[in-house]
Formats: sequence, C-alpha cells, structure tokens
Amino acid sequence: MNNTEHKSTFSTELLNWYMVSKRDLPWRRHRDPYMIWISEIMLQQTRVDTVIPYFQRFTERFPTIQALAEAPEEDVLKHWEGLGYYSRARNLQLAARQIMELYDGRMPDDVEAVAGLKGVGPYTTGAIMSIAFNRPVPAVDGNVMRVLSRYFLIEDDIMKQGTRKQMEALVRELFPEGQASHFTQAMMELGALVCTPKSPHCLTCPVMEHCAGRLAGVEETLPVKTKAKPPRPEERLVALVEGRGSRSGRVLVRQRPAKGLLARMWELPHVLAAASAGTAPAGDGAMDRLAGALREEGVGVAPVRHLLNAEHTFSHIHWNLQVFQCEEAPAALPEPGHAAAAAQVAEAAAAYAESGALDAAPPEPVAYRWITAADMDTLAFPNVFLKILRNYFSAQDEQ
DNA sequence: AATGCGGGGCA
DNA sequence: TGCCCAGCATT
Repeated sequence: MNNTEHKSTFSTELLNWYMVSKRDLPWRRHRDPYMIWISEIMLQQTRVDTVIPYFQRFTERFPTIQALAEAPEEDVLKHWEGLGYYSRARNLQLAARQIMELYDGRMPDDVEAVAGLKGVGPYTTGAIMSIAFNRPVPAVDGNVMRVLSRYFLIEDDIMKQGTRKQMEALVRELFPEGQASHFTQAMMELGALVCTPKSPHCLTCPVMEHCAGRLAGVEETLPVKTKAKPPRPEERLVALVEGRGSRSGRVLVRQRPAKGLLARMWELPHVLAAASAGTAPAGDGAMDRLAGALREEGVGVAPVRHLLNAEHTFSHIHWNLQVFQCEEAPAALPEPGHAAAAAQVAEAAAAYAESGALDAAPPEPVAYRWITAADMDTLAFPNVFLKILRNYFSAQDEQ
C-alpha cells in the first residue's frame, strides 16, 4: 500500500467509526457556530465531563453572541468560576463584542476573520472553520497530535512550534472530500476515547491495522514531549477576617487586579510568607507577619488562631496556604473613600481612558468588601477560596 | 522561543 | 499522593 492509499484508508476507517461511535454531546446537538465556539474555548485544557455543566449554564444565560457581548463582565466570570484559565472568559466576551461591531453579530465564515478574534488561536480557528462551517482547515490539538504521532510514527517533539505546523500539513492531506466537520471531530473523539495518553485501547481502535506506532510497539512512548518545569512553591498566609458589630457574620474579601494571575477574581486577603515551602514562619511569627503585611496595605487585622491549611496548584506556582482566623482591627479597616482604595480607583480609571474601548473593560476598582454567604452567588472565586468560604459559612450556619 | 495562566483525572 | 494533560497571549 502506497502512502496516498495509506492516508485515504486512515481517513475512511476513522470516519466510519466516528459515525457509529460518536458521543451525544450538548454542542453536537446544533450547528450554531456560536455553540461550537463556546464549547471549543471551554474544551481548551479542560475535559468533556467537566465542560458539560458549564456549557449548559453558560449558553442558557448567554444564548447568543449579542447576549454575551452585552452582559456585565462579572456575570461572565461568575459563569466561568471553577473552570480555570479565566482570561478565556474575558477574551470570549471581547470577541463577542468584536463580532457585534465587525460582523453584524454573526460568526464569520472566513479563516482570517475567525483567527483575528480575541482568544482564538490556530487550533480554535481550525475547530470553528471545520466543525461549524465544514471547511478543510486543520484543528491540531493535543488529541490530534497524539493520534497522528502514533499512527504515522512521528517522533518530533510536540512541544515544538514546527511540529504542529507539520501536523497541520498532514491533516490537510487527510481531509475526506466534503467531510471536514465530521473528520475533525473524529480525530478528537479517537484521541479522547481510544488513543488515550496512557494505555491506549489499540484492540478496539478502528485504525489499528496500519498504525505504525503500534506495529513498531512504541505507541506508549508517543508522542515525544519535553516535560514542563515543576511549579515553584510559594508559602502564603491567609486572613479570614470576621466582621464585628454591624458587620457581624460577614467576612472580608478583596478583588484581584485586572491583569495577571486570577485576574479580577475575588479572594481572601493573603500575603507572601516566604519564597519557598517549609521556610514560612509558624504560629505567632506567622500571625505577626500577616497582620504587619496587611497593615502596610491599609488593612488592619488581628489574627486570633490558625484555622486550617490549604493547597492550590497552578501550572507554574504551587501555593501552600496557612489560613488564620482574624478579628477586625477597627483603626485601619478599608472603607469607601479610604485613601488606598481611592488611589486604586483613580489608577484603573486612567488605564481605561488610555486604552481603546474594545480592548478594555469598564474600570473596576481593586477593592475590599465585607460579604455574606449570599454574596458567594454573585462574586467569582478561585476554587481554593470557594471551598474555604463555603466551609466557613456552612459551619456558621450550624451555630 | 520562552513564559504566564487553572483545575481535574488517574494509577 | 504524585504525575499527566497542553491552547493562547504576551514578551
């Protein structure tokens, strides 16, 4: 069998398998390019089972591009809470506004236009063009690279930029005439269900017969991939500040800056204790440091006791969190009109004025706030703080 | 080309 | 519990 026949066989067998094996997923129930787009952004770095409930809630709340474009950003972030990589949510809304302004509110059936949308890179461009518009534009993600590297025994490092380009060229040769949509989804489906990262299910694979990786016995060692650096440890001290008097039953939280890690998410106040794990001060030393560091930021707290420890891993940082129950220190609590808060508002407003309207969100001050359990329904928290706060409020309920 | 950016699943 | 998964933006 020559090379062309080999490729044709792969595509035909894979497509036939997909037609009878494909899963019934929410975004496969319609051909609305908006739904395809939302699902593809959510599916970046995220598994299907995790995405499904988010997709349902998100598309129910924002059923159209216009609805998404016109929603408050905080609402969009709240519907992304727990999914991670929160810039995806922000870029999604920016792109929706792009589509409203440039393409009359409809996803353009055009490669260059799609590729120009915020948060849409080479992979998502291919996914939208092929899945939604049935155009033969390659959508090469980790699944596709795994499948192709095994079937065609490609030993290039998939972390290299050039390898993805090579795979895209290969996919262009593999597209069956008029079947781009099914074929793109078929490769993803095979990667997700059969050609899995560890212990692939070769015996049930529709293309096992001519899989070069399996025939050579190296399917387990493909794809070749350089390892990522381990996350650097960070020791942090966290204040769970309980309100007094009129603020009784409330907890002090703050919103993170608009850029960087967990942008615009809410969290418990915390400070860096030490650059590496295991060297953080303990007990009274930690409580003194926490109170001192927060006071420098204009927040007066009095740590009472150590409550619990928690961990949170990002791809590049590992947080070890020591959470301390604190009382408010009346002298220096953040109030509306507080000097530091006012300066932050002014700074955000200035940044907004300098930037184009399309790129910038409305000025949202980085602010402190006293919240109740009910506020948890509207503010978006990273998972680690979500768990701590839910735990805390439910314990308060029992008293 | 290298780095920043979450969270969950599995052995 | 430790390891694996890996798109897009920015610089």
